[in-house]
Amino acid sequence: MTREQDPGLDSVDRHILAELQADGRMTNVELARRVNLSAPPCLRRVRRLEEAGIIRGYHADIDPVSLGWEVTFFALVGLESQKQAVLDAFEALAASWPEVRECHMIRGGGDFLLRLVARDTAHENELTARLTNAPAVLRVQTLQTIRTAKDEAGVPVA
Amino acid sequence: MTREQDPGLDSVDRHILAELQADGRMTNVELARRVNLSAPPCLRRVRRLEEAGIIRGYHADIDPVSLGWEVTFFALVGLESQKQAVLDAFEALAASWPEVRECHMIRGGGDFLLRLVARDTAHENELTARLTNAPAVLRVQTLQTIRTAKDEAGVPVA
DNA sequence: GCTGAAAAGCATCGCCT
DNA sequence: AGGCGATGCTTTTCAGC
Repeated sequence: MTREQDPGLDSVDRHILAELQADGRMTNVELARRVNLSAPPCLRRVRRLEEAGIIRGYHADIDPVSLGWEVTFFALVGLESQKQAVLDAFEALAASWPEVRECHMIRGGGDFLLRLVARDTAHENELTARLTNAPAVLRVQTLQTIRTAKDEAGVPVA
Repeated sequence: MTREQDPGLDSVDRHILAELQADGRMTNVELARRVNLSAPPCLRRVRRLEEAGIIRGYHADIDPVSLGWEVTFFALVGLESQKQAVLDAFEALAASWPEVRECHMIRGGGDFLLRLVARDTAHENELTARLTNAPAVLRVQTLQTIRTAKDEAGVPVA
């Protein structure tokens, strides 16, 4: 299902998206008030945005530390081959680990950028070692986050 | 406000967190049904999790391409100094750009990992050039995402 | 800390503009 | 397309266990 730049996104739709990106649990009545609409057309627009796949879902944003995930880090992983089967196998492996939260293939061939969480430094080391020893992995560079200056969910709705 | 591993997080709380992480717009009665509680105590638990800062918010997950953000990329930026003032200035600059969605300081000194969105490749090049020419920037390595195998909001709630 | 009832507020539908 | 009014749920509070 390809969508591309829907032209049918007017300024009210963008306003709705901005509000729901900022507070996804807002009631429809409150949302309608903010975008200067009455509740029924507002709800119809939200449903349309959901059905079009523009709104992909709603998620609570949970503090990792509260759940015992003290360390967040990135890993830049280089594979020894760019064969599709090798790339697919690495992706499948990475996706199967709950500690891997994101797995992005990087342009240039055979590299992946992962975002991971770990319970502590020992766990982080263990995960790094597991990555290093995974099939077809040539090198692993860990990028440990020590401070996050900005972490905005989503995209600018300008 | 430090919280660390709240011991006061029982299995029902974790179940609530997992459900709201998966669907942040679920009604409270549906949530209560899923965690085998009646609505009022379920709502009290949610409020407590919000007030404790364990639930930091709720966000609609919006498809970037639908809003015209065709390119998502990361940038690994190296600065020529590790002085606090230089780091702070770079962070403030990065945080002020709407296209910069995340800005993480990396352990090891003077490096930042950014996540950015761009309207197209030309815009990406322009952003990269702006980074390269920013004060104190020594080098910029762009990591362009060509495929995302996994992109889970948040953390494992195991 | 839970349950159950009750009041207020919300989502959602059909119809009208 | 947006608004209005009606209906059935949901949310939220408050007693009582």
